[in-house]
Amino acid sequence: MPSRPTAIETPRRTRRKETRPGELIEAALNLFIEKGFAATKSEEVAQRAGVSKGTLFLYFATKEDLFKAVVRENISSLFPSWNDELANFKGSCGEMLAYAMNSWWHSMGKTKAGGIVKLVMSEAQNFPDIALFYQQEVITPGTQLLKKILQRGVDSGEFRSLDLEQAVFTLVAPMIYLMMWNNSMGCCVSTVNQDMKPEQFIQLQVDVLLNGLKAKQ
Amino acid sequence: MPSRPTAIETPRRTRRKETRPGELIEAALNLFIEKGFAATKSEEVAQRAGVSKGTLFLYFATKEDLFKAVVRENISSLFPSWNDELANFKGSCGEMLAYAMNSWWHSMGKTKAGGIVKLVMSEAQNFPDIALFYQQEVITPGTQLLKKILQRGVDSGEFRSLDLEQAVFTLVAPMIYLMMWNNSMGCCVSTVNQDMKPEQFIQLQVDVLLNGLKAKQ
Amino acid sequence: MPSRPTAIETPRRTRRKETRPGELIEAALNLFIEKGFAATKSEEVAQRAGVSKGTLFLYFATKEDLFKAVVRENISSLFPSWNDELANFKGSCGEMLAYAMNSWWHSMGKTKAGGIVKLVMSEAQNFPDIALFYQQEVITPGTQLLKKILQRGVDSGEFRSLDLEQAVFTLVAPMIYLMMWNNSMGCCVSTVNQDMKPEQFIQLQVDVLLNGLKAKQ
Amino acid sequence: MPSRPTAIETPRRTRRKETRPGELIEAALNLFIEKGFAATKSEEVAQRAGVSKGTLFLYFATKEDLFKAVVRENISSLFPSWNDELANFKGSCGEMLAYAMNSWWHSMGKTKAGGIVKLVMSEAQNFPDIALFYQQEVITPGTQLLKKILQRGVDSGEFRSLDLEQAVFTLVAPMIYLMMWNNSMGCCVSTVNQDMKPEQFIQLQVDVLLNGLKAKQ
DNA sequence: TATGAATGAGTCTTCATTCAT
DNA sequence: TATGAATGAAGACTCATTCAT
Repeated sequence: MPSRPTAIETPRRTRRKETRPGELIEAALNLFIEKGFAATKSEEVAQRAGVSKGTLFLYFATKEDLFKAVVRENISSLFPSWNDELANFKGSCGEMLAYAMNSWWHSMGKTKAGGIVKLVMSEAQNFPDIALFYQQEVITPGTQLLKKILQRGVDSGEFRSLDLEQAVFTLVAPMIYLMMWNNSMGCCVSTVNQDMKPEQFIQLQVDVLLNGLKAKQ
Repeated sequence: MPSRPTAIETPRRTRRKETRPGELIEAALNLFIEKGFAATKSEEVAQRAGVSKGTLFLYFATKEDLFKAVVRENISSLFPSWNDELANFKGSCGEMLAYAMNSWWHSMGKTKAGGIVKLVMSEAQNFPDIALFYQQEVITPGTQLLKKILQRGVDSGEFRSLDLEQAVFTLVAPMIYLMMWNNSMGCCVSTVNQDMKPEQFIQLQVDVLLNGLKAKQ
Repeated sequence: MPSRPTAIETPRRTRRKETRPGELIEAALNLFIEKGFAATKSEEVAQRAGVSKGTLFLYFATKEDLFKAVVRENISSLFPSWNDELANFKGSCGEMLAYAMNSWWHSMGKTKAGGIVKLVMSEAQNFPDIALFYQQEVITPGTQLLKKILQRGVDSGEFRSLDLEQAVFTLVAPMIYLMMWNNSMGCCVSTVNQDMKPEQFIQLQVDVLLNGLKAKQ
Repeated sequence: MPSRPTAIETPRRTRRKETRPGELIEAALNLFIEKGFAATKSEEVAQRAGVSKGTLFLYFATKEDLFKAVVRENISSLFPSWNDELANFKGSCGEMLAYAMNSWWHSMGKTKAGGIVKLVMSEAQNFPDIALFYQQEVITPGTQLLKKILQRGVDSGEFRSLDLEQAVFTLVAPMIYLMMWNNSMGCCVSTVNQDMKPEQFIQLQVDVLLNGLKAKQ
């Protein structure tokens, strides 16, 4: 009976197994975003999750599986309740667009979710099913949402007639670019000194999208 | 009499000091684009260049050096004629913008150079000096170029007054996005079936940038 | 039913964290002595320790680190009891010298430790920190020890007056030489047939050191 | 007829093939002494000899062969005309011994030859035929020489009766040690600060060998 | 002969994964 | 379940040696 502990025991190992995968995914998410898939060692992930290397593989058979879980888990959350907001929005379509883009930036663009998107785009070729999944979970519904906004604007005469399919890209591009930038070049802040001020950029972006660059005659 | 060789044999061990680096960079370029930096093994690169493992390291001390060479070789060449074209361009600034964007797409967006840009953005965090290099060689001069166009437009009254710094991003974003898309999700054509028609997209993009989405009253 | 195993199987993958480093050092010691540092491959070391290649690097980050560990482990232990023995020695200084030299031969000269000394002298140029370490751990304390003996002899009038610093070399030289010989030329016994009988040599050596070669008048 | 050289041509490639091996051996000698056999790259050798890598292998089929040549070439020179000097020496045997040891130090101990001896002792195990060769060319004749001196001393009554075979080692040991030291630990002068003054050491050594440590009663 | 580009077997080292405890 | 010691396939890089010129 070696070294009997005194009084109150610190409850190590108290976490339930149900929470483990989540903790591992959380840890992996952060590391993958920080360093990319290849450069992240599975041991690091375990460590950051406060778990041993072996435990990681108890929950995820492969590092790739872990990656997929990370992405899947976090992609689903990329669309909160936007559809509702859209349905109930009072105001012009221009306002709605402005609102959507700002909202997007605050609720995901500048959060970790942005890192996921970057991750997905970076690794898509090596993980076709992730690509497919992302397509289904994010791109398609996102596109639908934006199409609706645009369609409404066109129907009401606020917007001019458009090829919706293409126009959606026009809305998406600056958002994705903003987020890619922040998660790649933007990280090297010390060295790469580029004044990218997201909020201002979005402001201008909305303005240009709606009104164009040309001066009104 | 074992395995009698047929007709003309391709000679092993050809000496081609001058052309080797180019061939190796070409091979690396393709593989890096296909599979990413980490997933590409240096032996593969050598093989694809029709050379032995050792030869690769005769020309590039490190896989990382090879990567840098690939980036340098394929990126630095991107801003040669553009400055000239800009200086001599006859036409409105809107036309110039349209021309620039189309030109960009044809001369690099849809070429392998596009793949490099994707590569750089994907790996920037792990290669700070690549990021810096890219910043200096590509981003800064590119930004200058676009600023000039915009400034000219503003000066002539064709464009409205703008925060140039930010507006440049507005021009760049769709281009980068287009190229990122084509080199990540777009590759998984079989699975991800999204109708991205670059030329049309650019067309619309230019139109929207200039005129905005709003219907003219 | 392929190759039915006999009786008791030695279990692969035994967990012996405590004993591993020692076993690895032991294996490395022998191989380094046998073949030198450069000619010993790390996999061999692992093999001889009954362990896989990876395990070696679990305990020693570098082959060089392993080398250092080997030296440290086998050298630091060389000056434990000697200081005590010296302090408590009853007898003349001449006897003490004779005792010290014989003792040295038995406790390290002819053991594997002798091989290490040879190793250190052979590789010193390529491993400056090993040289420094050896200097601090072995040479300096050893020199101190011998100086004390000599000083005592000089003080008591048993020995004549001497430049101690230099005289120490005189005591050390034959010991080191003996050991170098045994671990280089001496190994090639089959070919190099030289009658080096260490015990006799030391005997004579002590005699000459004390009494000189000259006949007493 | 490209770029015709003017007037007097600088005679590159003038060295005759007869001198090549010597130059290569010279270069190799220095490098082997500096860095050891394993750590010396064959290209370095070629370079230092002012020759291309290929040329080296034109003269020596193997790096090992080169090593052997280096040692053989330089070992033969380890015994100049000492036998003559001995035969004609006027003076006591003690004086002769003193002379021999000082002479040894000046003519080879402190020269590159010392490096060769160190080299041989370090690599003997990996090159048995070198060991054999060294035994035949250096050790045996050297031993004979010293035996003669001692024998003469014993015969004349100047020295006491001795087991010559063993006594020779007594003479050799400090010499070899001195030279090993200078070519291993001694190199790390900056870090290993040990005051080894060869000339003084030899002086004392001779004195002790002849007269012993003991005070004369 | 001389060159130096090319080769590829060989080495160190890493790290995802396994498994005895 | 959890651990972390052990594994070994894999990969970057080296360098003695070859050979086309």
